[in-house]
Amino acid sequence: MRYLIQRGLRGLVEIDGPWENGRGRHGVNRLYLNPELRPVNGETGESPESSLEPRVLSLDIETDPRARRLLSIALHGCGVSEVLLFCPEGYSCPEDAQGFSSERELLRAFARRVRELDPDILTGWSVIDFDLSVLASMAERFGVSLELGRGPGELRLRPGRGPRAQTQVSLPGRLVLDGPHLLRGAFVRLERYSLDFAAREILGEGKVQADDPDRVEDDKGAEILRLFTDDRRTFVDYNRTDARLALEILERLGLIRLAMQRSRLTGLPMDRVSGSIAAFDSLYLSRLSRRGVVAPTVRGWGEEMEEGLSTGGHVLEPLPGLWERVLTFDFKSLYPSLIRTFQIDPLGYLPDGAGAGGDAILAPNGAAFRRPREGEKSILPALLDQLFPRREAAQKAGDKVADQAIKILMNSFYGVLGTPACRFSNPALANAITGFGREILLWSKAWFEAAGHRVLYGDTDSLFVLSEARSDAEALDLGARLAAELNRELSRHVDETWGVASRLELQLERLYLKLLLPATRGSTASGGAAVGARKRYAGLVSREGAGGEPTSEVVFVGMEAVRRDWTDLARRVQRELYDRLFSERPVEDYLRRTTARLRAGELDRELVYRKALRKDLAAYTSTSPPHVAAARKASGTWGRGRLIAYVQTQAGPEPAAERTSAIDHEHYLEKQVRPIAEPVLDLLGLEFKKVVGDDRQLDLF
DNA sequence: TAGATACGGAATCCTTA
DNA sequence: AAGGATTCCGTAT
Repeated sequence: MRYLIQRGLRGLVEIDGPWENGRGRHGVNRLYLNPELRPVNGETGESPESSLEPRVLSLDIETDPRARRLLSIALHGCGVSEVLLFCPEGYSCPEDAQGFSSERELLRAFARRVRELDPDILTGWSVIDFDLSVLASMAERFGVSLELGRGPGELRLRPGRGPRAQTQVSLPGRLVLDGPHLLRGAFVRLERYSLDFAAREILGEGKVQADDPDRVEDDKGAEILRLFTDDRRTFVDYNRTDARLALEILERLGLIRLAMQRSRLTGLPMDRVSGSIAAFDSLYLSRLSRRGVVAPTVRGWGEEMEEGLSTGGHVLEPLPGLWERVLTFDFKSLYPSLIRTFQIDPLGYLPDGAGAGGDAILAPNGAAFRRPREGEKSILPALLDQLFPRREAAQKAGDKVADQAIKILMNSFYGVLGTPACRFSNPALANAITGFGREILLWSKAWFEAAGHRVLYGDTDSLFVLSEARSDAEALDLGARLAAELNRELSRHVDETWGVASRLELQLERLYLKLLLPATRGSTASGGAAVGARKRYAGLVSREGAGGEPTSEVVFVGMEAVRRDWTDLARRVQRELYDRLFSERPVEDYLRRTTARLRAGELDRELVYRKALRKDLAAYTSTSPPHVAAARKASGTWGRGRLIAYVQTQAGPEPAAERTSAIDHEHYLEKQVRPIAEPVLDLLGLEFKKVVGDDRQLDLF
């Protein structure tokens, strides 16, 4: 890595020098000895041609439930879609599969087939932690050498170290990219990362029946074994489909191209592009060495403990209530813009403060930064000066992949400066960024207010402004004018106060036809003035309908409807209630009916809680929250990160798939329906008890 | 083979009476 | 028994 960094080699290289014919041994055609290597193009790996298409092969294996017996291997990609099937004596082999009479033979054929198809990238769903891990241990057990690479050497797996603990795989001449890992690395957020769920969400295709996904997922192992013996045609289809779905998900989202783009941007190998610290190192160190400066080593987690206490984004106190025609504005890439504007940089940081240079740029937290001179900008701002225009060019050219790659990279800079795991981290720098952010947000809020507009809410880089316009068009027009005016005024303010050119840009984000800023749950009950809840709101926005005609849609942010730890019931009811609230349709009958159906057991399928265990089950020593109690009653092992699906019964929380007691319907009415309904009923001047017809029951006590 | 802090809300734990 | 404190999870930015 240091060799590449020092020479600015990122992702693609030009090779020059004498070569010999490698004779195709291990797939090698040319053998260079000590060639000259050059960056392909531009400082940041820019390259006009983007036609490189890697050969990608998706693989999926089927085993018995304990992963001791190998049943089949599906390969999809590189122009094929085939299934290698274990066909012991007495078992038939469907004509669209290739049968092998022993698992050993099947393994050998698999290795041969991978070498023949010669992919650049191997992929699959949990392909490292499951498929390749299982195959490696089987190969050892059967005494088969698993040579899948382009060079000599077997597949090697090492347990990952550190908190991520992802298994590390190395395969000479090929990359292994795991599907879910690519999804998370690209910040694609799903409620669950199972193949079936992801395929349904992303491709609209999947095997799972919508009504009982957990049961199907839990029983998958037994079902596979049944199909292997009883219905081998379906079995082969399943296996082939899974390999295909994994690849199609990545293709649909362009995740392989994204990893390639990020690799070319940062110089990291494609299987490491999600490492923010490594990316920062790669880009920063090469520029540092060009200035003849030696980088510090990493200090590690321990030594910074007391020093810390960093502050983050500033959140404004919301004005709770139901509002009409609210404009939202946000600063485009706020933190990168601040770094660029105020020259925030590890090398440009002046530890002795302004006294040292005299005309340093002074941040709100007291940190001072070197003022740029002719031809001598600080490293990080100069890097962003390249990235911003490149991103705009990508947007103009419709290159979404490059756009996203640059965005992810730019957004990672603030984070790495705030973690002691990065050698360049410094709380003074992180606090300079957030301090400037707070300053700019509050200045902008004051500007809107001075212009006669009410600011209802704001978070870090956004402001919610009441338009008081009489039509939507008028509101949007006002928003555009306000944004332009603020940007002009802000530039002047930044120049006058700090003597630098503003790179900040406020943009009109959207118009909420209606916006609900809810109160915190505690504040309405106590009778005093309601306190607005931060990071939670719901709004009605206008959307282009299918036929081009405008329709409206309710958007939820931070509320129960977008949280996976609330039941489907609560989330569905919240969507329905706000739909009715915003379109001024009544809610009482709907709530009454829902309550009756809940009590009658008609909604039992929607009562499953899903929550992750963020620690190993045994590590919960101080408390036993419901999801932990449920996991303790479940069979199987419960490691860190696994989701538990449970329901509340008369006997407490129980795993949804292994429930033994009756469902506690009153629990769901009180804990899922009521807290969802109450904020809406409050606005309408209604009471939950009366609406659902329960007020008489209280008289009994 | 380690980006960050701010926040809400539910449930349980713990202190105090 | 009451209620504040703590733990936990998932989210916003």
